[in-house]
Amino acid sequence: METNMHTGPATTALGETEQEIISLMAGAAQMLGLPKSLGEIYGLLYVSPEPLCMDDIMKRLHISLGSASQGLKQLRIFHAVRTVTVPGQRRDYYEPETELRQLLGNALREQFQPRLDTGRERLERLRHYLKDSPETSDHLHQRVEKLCRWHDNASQLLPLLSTLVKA
Amino acid sequence: METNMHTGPATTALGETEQEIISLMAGAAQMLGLPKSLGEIYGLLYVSPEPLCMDDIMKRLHISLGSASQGLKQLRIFHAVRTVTVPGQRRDYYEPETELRQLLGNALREQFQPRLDTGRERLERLRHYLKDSPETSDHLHQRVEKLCRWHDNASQLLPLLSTLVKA
DNA sequence: CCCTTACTTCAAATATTATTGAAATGAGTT
DNA sequence: AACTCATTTCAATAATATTTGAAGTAAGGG
Repeated sequence: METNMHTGPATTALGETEQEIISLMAGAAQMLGLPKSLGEIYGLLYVSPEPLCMDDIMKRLHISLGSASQGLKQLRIFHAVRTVTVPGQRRDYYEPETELRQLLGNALREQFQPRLDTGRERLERLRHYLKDSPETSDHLHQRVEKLCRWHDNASQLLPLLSTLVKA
Repeated sequence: METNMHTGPATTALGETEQEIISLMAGAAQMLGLPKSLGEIYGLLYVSPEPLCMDDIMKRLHISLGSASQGLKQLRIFHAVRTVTVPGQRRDYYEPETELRQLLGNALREQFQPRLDTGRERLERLRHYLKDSPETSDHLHQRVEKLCRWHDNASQLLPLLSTLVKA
């Protein structure tokens, strides 16, 4: 029976170019407020010519089992990686989603939409509460109204953004 | 001579509505990867019917002198607050920028543009380096090209976004 | 000039977040 | 069912980021 060892590019050390791309991805992740390691994992998958398993990721990035697992979990939630099954192999292999429009659309949906939704609820409640609160100052009323308009604008922006990137 | 005490709304305790708005702003700040206290300071200025000075901010938000100073510094960098001088008063007073289009435009310019710029430099260097590197795999070449296209798209998106919010 | 007040800076303390590794879980295989 | 290997989870640890308060700087007023 064949051994468990991996052959091919997955075992060769990372070249300068690969490292630079991984570092760029890590930076991009931090720019979006995500953990650096997320970006690194994504970057490694991005430069790899073939899908990698968790073990590859741990070894080549020098991160722990737990980090690799949790990082991949997050990336799956964002749909930034896909799980692929290699015939005759028990492990899961991962490959990156490389379409910017997909990545951006998913990120907006998963990361921003939920927060906007809870924001909406809180604003609604506030508005309702203020309805029969004549003692509240005009100024405050106006600011709440303005906030609601902010929220509406922001809410419209997300789907618009998705559309734009697709065009 | 008049005492240094502040009169009017700046000395009354924060009401429920004010607190809720401040909390919403804190959440929004965190959504954008900014410190919570930044959002709170902005929120306090947002609900205040008149400009506030650092001392007001410290006392009403229960934060230290240093935090107030640094928070305001950041907010000034983002152009999210303006300094106003009150005649006959030595202190600086602050009022919020409440136009979403301004806020968003400034944030994009101050927060994202610089990072995109350094990203561009690194990508250019990478591309140049790969030019006379025939030993680099086709796959890697393609990925670098794709990254450059990502970057171009992202770069075009920022000014587009500013335009959109204004419309 | 010196004093006072307003603000800034920065090193230390605190709080928050990410990472680790070991134990629990799940999923095939014999 | 018991065994093995792959993955997940989670409490402890490590790393980061934020907050504080005291010392330093600046600037107006006497």
